[in-house]
Amino acid sequence: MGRPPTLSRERIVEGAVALVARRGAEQLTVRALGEELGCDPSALYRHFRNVDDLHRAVGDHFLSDVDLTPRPREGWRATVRRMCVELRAAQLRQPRLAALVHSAPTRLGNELAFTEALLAALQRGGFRPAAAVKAYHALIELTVGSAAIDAAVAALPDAEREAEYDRWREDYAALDADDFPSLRAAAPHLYRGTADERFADALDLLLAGLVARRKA
Amino acid sequence: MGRPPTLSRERIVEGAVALVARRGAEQLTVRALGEELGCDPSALYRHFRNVDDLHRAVGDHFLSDVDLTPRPREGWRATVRRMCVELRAAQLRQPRLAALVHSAPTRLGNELAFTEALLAALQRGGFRPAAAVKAYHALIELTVGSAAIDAAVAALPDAEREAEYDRWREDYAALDADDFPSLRAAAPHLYRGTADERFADALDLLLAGLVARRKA
DNA sequence: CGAATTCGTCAACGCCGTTGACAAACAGTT
DNA sequence: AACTGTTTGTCAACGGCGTTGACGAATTCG
Repeated sequence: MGRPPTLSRERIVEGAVALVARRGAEQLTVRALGEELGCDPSALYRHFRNVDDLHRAVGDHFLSDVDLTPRPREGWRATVRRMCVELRAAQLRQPRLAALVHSAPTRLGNELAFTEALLAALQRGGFRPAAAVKAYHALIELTVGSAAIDAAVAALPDAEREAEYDRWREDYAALDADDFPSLRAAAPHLYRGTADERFADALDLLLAGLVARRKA
Repeated sequence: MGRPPTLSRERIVEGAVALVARRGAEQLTVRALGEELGCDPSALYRHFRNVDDLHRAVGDHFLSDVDLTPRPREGWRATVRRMCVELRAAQLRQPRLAALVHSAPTRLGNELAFTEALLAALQRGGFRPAAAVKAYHALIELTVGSAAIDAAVAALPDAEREAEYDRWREDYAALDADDFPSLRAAAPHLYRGTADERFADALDLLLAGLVARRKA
């Protein structure tokens, strides 16, 4: 009984997604969301404890983009790699939101499904539960951490981002060669290519380590 | 000429460090810092463009804790490992600050010194500049990312943090065994031990991958 | 001595998350 | 049909935040 609800958690999350898509994640405020939904901002507090609670729900919603269904001829390693790449992409899709989500597992639907799928792939790869969990933690720290780091620059338009990288390289290249010999030598290679490529490199290194360890 | 300054970037950063040490990083606001320094909050804007600029400076200051001097009998791998562990520890020392710093390299004094030392260690390990940079990016993404993830929980008192981990494990353990078989089996191992240990595990995996790749 | 410049102070703006009192809209009971 | 209780959105307000522009005090230069 009671007054019939015009809002719901689902409707609110949908509105938040639309808002993020249109105006960017940093514009996802209680007031803006109220306007988006055509209701008073304080109405949201009937459905969420606070903004953190809301952010977790929105973050979890974006996770639904990750494809968890195992592919036919895909080995465990390829599955793990693909899942991590997609997880990172999903997080980067709403950059500043990721920063709020990554601090603690949401333990909501999509995240649970992801975790289950990743652990299953690892166990398929021959890791026993304890080792699989270690691998899981390592993969998540790298993936989510990488997304957190790249979030800010990923939000920039392509041209601006490249300009930003150029600026960093210039700063490094302008250093005194006596004080910073290694850095000067490395300067032209720093921040080359896309952040996606850098992450993929790091992920492959970690996977190589996993395989090496598993055999030992 | 002009009115003699009572403030300076250094003095402000010192005040910020004291404030973070005493009241926690989330209390580092322009107003609180003004009170700490006994001046009007708006005075800070004579020395920093905005809070982001201030946060970067404070973040860089904390980096001075990292010991960069190479130890006598230390192999490159041990050096890299130790530097990454110390970098993460330094970032975790002021948790919420890390979240603001990690998005872009500050390219300030301490960070430059760190980068130089890490690249030097890698080159000592036989990595040529391009490969060393790849390794550097991978290590930084893992280390800084890990710090970003663990920052929120690291800020909690020990007892609360353990309670939080317990709560997560309970949530996972309470899942339906048919829908989440792997997760249920893994539940008792998840978030066991300290975040430091989990990071060290991940770092070792990455280093193992680096060594494996270097030989190939 | 004035002029120019630096820099801290003051008051204000607009934003944020959040709360408590209130009113509208329903269901169940009598 | 009237009363009661509950749910749910509205409204106004609070205290916090970063930031800005006008102002005055303190200094150096011509």
